[in-house]
Amino acid sequence: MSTKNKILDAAEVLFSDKGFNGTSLREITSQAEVNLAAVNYHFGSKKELIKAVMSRYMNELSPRLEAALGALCTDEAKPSLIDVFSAFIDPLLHLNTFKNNGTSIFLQLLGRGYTDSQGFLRWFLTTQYPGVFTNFTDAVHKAYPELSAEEMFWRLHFTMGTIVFTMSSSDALIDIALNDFDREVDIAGVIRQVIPYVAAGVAAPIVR
Amino acid sequence: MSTKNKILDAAEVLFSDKGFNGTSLREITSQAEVNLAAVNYHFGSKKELIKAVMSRYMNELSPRLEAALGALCTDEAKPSLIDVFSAFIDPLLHLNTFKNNGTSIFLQLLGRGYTDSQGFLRWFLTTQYPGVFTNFTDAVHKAYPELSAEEMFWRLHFTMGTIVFTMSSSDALIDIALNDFDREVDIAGVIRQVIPYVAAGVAAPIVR
DNA sequence: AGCTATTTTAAACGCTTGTTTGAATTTTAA
DNA sequence: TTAAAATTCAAACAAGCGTTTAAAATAGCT
Repeated sequence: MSTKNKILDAAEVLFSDKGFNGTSLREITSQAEVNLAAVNYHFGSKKELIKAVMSRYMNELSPRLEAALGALCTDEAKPSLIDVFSAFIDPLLHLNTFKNNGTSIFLQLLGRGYTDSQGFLRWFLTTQYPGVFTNFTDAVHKAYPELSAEEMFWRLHFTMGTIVFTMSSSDALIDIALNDFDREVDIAGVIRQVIPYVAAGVAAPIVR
Repeated sequence: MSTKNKILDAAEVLFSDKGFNGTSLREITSQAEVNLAAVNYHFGSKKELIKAVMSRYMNELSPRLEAALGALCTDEAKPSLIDVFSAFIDPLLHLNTFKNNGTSIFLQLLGRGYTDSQGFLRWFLTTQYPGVFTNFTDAVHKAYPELSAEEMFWRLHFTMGTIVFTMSSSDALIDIALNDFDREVDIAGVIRQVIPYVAAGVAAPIVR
């Protein structure tokens, strides 16, 4: 295993757990059992390491996600919003085969990145992976054409918030669910629960 | 204006903007134009300052919120979920008269606290202000009794996520809305948009 | 006014942060 | 085998952090 990958593996777990600001390079390098200076040698800076961690997942996710959403757009049949959001399931769960707990780690990283570091990650994702976003909004528009661009903007950001926030605190929530309801829940279970919620939210009647 | 309040006023704005971890005591005290040591003199520690900032808002908000939600529970009429979530509007907007931009600042603080500092704020709120939570779940249960405790747990946390996440990035979102749609949106406008969304989400058909 | 208690102040503390350095080591290739 | 390139390493760097200290200033009270 290369030093670079040892760093990435340690970093993504710590980042997802304690946030980007909350994780020091010393924690990462001692967890990875490499020298402290290795981060700056291989990545240049902490910020570039964060980008590298996110890119490793996004490069795995974005083509599958883009394809799944694109298929909904090119189909002649009109998809339901449940269809649109369900298109996320397979690409997201595929991250589990790519890496242990990959889905959970990635979604938590996404949550961290959106609240840490003042919108830097939002910029990074929208500029580096624009295809995912356009395919997504196109699919939603096809499923619910009455929704104006502005209303869609808000509802998609509400949805993003639901997902990202839930996932960034999913470990705590899964623990509570286990204690209070004796129910073993995994990340796939949470995804199954959240899809009807966000689909109904986006499909809510328009208020004017 | 007392030193204590000068610190609280400066702290809440900086905290809401850059998070708790992301704001240093030196930024706060220089913004407040008081001596650095004043924070530790008046509040004891940074953590206690955070609690004080949140308490100032919660003490203003929680009695009104508890009353509004309690009224829904004691009414003989069955409330709709829109009613339940609309009960938040007046108490939240009242924070604007209590402090300039109070609503927005408070909701952003809430968002920061939920993702910063590993669940400390969640503990603080649920233990210090339990009445709000029980009245809220009671009202939701009355509006949608078919929802099991476990489903309600998840959907309420999804809702919390929607609100908290949206508000913690509301400044950025409001900017985008202004640029892309030439639409002036304020925090009340965002609240108006989000209520149908979360109400529909919680009311989503049950999947089993 | 004079004494006490409260508050403010500048300076320093010990610690952690991301980053840099230059020498030692390992790897690569001829 | 040897020289060059790439990597690792311990050590130090400057800067920022929350907190503490002890003296100076202010306020409140008799």
